[in-house]
Amino acid sequence: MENSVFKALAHPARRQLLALLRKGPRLAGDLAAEFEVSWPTMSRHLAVLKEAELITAERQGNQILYRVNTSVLEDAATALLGLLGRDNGDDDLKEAAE
Amino acid sequence: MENSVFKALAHPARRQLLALLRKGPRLAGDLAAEFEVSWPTMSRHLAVLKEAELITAERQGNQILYRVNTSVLEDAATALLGLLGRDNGDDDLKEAAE
DNA sequence: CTCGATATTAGCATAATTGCTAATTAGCAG
DNA sequence: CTGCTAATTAGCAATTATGCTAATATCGAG
Repeated sequence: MENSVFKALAHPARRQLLALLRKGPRLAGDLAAEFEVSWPTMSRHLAVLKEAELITAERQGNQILYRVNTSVLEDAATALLGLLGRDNGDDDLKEAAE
Repeated sequence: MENSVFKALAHPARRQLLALLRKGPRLAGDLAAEFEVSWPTMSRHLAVLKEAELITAERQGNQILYRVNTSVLEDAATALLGLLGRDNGDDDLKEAAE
């Protein structure tokens, strides 16, 4: 659902998490090490992002690899642009918004 | 702050409010009439949006006219696109963000 | 000033979020 | 199997968000 996406984006730590993952997939422990919060707290933030399908998880033996789900993030950005009356595309002025 | 913007966007009623305002400025009572929530509840949602500077308020005699603050909404959308690695600029991975 | 309409603020109850420590699961090595 | 590491889940306390009704402000008209 779209609502869970925006709710997931509401927390700064989770946006920061996405910013890190943007540069490439990373292990959960690796991510936790970058933040000051405790491991379980990080785990929960990851769970919220996963719930919103903003990220995906993949087991790699003992550890878990996370990566961004680009399309969902794109959809969110597009939704915001839609609130503006524009679209993700370029310049099109066919907005008969009345 | 950017955080308050995403927090404001986290509630579906507030996004819906923005969607209505996108089509043009509207009076508070006009907006309240469109929703099922009580008037004070609507007022609070408007206050949250105003706090995040996503909307502006202007007195018109007895009533209050609200309108979208386009630039702040644009900034939020841009921030999301930035999380994708492709914003208005181009793609580069040499972010020395460490 | 008083009245009626418009809108916000106060106060309260309920639900959701956040973040911690402790306990638990999952996988690998021996 | 036992031990070890990686990660999540359980349980708890504190904070914040949501939404209601009642009280309050603000404005225009009489």
